Amino acid sequence: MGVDPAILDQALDAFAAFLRSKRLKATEQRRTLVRAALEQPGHFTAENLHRAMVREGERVSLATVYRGLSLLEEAGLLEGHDFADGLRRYERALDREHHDHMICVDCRAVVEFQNPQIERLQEAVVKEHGFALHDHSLTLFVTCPGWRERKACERRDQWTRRQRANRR
Amino acid sequence: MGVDPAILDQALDAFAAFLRSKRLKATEQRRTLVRAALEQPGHFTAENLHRAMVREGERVSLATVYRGLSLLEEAGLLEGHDFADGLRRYERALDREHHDHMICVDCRAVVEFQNPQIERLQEAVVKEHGFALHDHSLTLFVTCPGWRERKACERRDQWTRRQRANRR
DNA sequence: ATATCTGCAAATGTTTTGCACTTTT
DNA sequence: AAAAGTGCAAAACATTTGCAGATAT
Repeated sequence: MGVDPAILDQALDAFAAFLRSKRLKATEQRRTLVRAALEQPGHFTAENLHRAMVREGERVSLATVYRGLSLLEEAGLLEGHDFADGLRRYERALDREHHDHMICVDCRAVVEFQNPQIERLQEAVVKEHGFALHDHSLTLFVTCPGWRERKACERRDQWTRRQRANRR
Repeated sequence: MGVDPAILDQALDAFAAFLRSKRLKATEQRRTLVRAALEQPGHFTAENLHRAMVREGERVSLATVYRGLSLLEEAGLLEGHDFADGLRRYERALDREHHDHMICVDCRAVVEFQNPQIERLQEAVVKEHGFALHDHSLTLFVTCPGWRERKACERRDQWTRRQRANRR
């Protein structure tokens, strides 16, 4: 459990600079939030993060986590995604290359991929229309072989259980 | 005002067949919903549609519109999108070719585009990973020239007003 | 007759906010 | 001291649901 200390320092510094530039305050909760967010593996929601922090004994409210996540995203430390299930998800962005996502409609596994050709074509499309590309969101909804061939996928049970407990 | 009558008939028939196949009932509200949905220009939300129907004197509840939209999507008459602003949007799908979207982050204008090369590359990526492509969502967030050059865009006022009145 | 629908109001689940109190600057 | 942040509980928001009466098969 732990992030590369160099990355963490870089992140804390970058965030401190961001806060200074906006005349916002460097509070204990915000520093803690940076650390906790970087420790999250893969994609996480506000509640995931809050739970993880509470589990580790931090005293932060969910409201502060929400407010902090917006800030971390604005500062470029995190990237936010909308996977069309009603929950906003975040992932570390600082030391990671850009990528898009494939997500299995059955087991909800998320796989990252990069495709420079697609990126280039997106630029071309935008330019053709006289616009400027600001950002993009590409998600491929797929079915994984586990589910197709064996009607079984370890991840699915976990997911459907979560779905039932916490559906929208 | 008014859809091509041939398209409307085709849609009503297709929907009737869909309902029959699922042993669901062909109610007046559902038929009305098909007509109203096809009349909507571009992308619309559940509330847009409900308002339009009420304006035209129909007596439908918002709940029924929500239930109906799911059905229309399942039947393939409509396509649903998540443009990451917290509202689900729909558009006519029956007589329209597949396309993706470019949306201006300032004025919220939506422009459709098609790019067969991107589609092909998506297939390739998925195949490489041993998955099967089920569906995809590609949205390019752009800035339009109107806003960039003149800091003005007719559409923007409309949008920001809506934002304030109806924000999430 | 029976299964499904509808409208309504209430519930849901995520995210945001107002406010009184703390903490940074 | 002033400005901004925090936790809490309450609000906001889009969407879903339980139920009782209405409608389609």
